[in-house]
Amino acid sequence: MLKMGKLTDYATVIMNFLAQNPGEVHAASELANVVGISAQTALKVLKTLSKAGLLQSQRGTKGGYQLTRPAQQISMADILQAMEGPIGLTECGSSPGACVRESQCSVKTNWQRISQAVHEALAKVSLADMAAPPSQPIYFVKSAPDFSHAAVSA
Amino acid sequence: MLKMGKLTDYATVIMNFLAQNPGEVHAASELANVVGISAQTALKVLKTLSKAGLLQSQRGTKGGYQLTRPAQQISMADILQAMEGPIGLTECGSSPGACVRESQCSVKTNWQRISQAVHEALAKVSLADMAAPPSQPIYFVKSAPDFSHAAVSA
DNA sequence: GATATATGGGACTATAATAGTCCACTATTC
DNA sequence: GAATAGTGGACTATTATAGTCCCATATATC
Repeated sequence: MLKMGKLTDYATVIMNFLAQNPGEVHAASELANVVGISAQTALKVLKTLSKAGLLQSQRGTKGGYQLTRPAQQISMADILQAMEGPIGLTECGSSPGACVRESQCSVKTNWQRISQAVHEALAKVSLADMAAPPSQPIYFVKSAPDFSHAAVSA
Repeated sequence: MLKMGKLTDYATVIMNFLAQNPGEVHAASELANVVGISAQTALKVLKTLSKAGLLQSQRGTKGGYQLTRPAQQISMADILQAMEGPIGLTECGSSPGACVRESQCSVKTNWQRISQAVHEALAKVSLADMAAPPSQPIYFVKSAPDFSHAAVSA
């Protein structure tokens, strides 16, 4: 499935919510309600995003979180990377030395390039894009993309 | 890390090997040696690839596996999909109905489109491309891609 | 300045997904 | 018909993830 973790999923929803309420500070418990998870779990996500520099935190009463920069300047790649580390489909793609057969592996370089392509696809989409309804194709504009089959029943 | 499973990794190496020896039938035990895994595990991968229609199997003595079609006609997306099911970064992207909050989720459609973009990035690369040394950028040709930082030390 | 509120950092545990192994069966070649 | 090699399914071990808990620190209000 090539799926990301649940926590990353929560992170995107939280970030999306904060993007829609710019300048406001929201407590972890409130954000937990938005996503529908426990405050503890939300906190875990928020700490990670905060450490990565995507969120600014304020402690004490009336504390909470807000985006460090405008939603236009935060990409999905930023969020994914913050939550799951460097993007790479294979070990050798993101952490050199992890694979014993690295030197004799003919596909390594190509995997790195594919990972790079995936990274760029994610980097192209900003938080602001996510919050807004889709108006234009994200990708492959010149090859007349067909997203019709992506519109699964809600 | 957004990484694929180990078995998928094995699968790509096996497919790559078979692509470099077209028309030949190779036994599971031999392929296991190529990858450096046990015959049992190789068999598991091979069964999956065979079921998905990417490999043709031959039973009995002198049996083994070979590609069902030319390497040019097999994409990385095919292999990934065979091993891990439909490509989708989120649950809602690949299996509608999995998420309770699906109807009220503002980011769903965009995730589906991102997943689609990732899928297309993988679909663009064929087995033949993987086997060959990289000569041209996979992606983003019009924005002068820079893969120099992808060339990590070996 | 005491108290309530809220984040920071880390460790721990439960759960789920994955990887790896095993067994009985079927097909094919010599 | 004996040896070889794939098929299908189930089982187990391992690993990664998700979720929870504890104590420390910061800040606003009374």
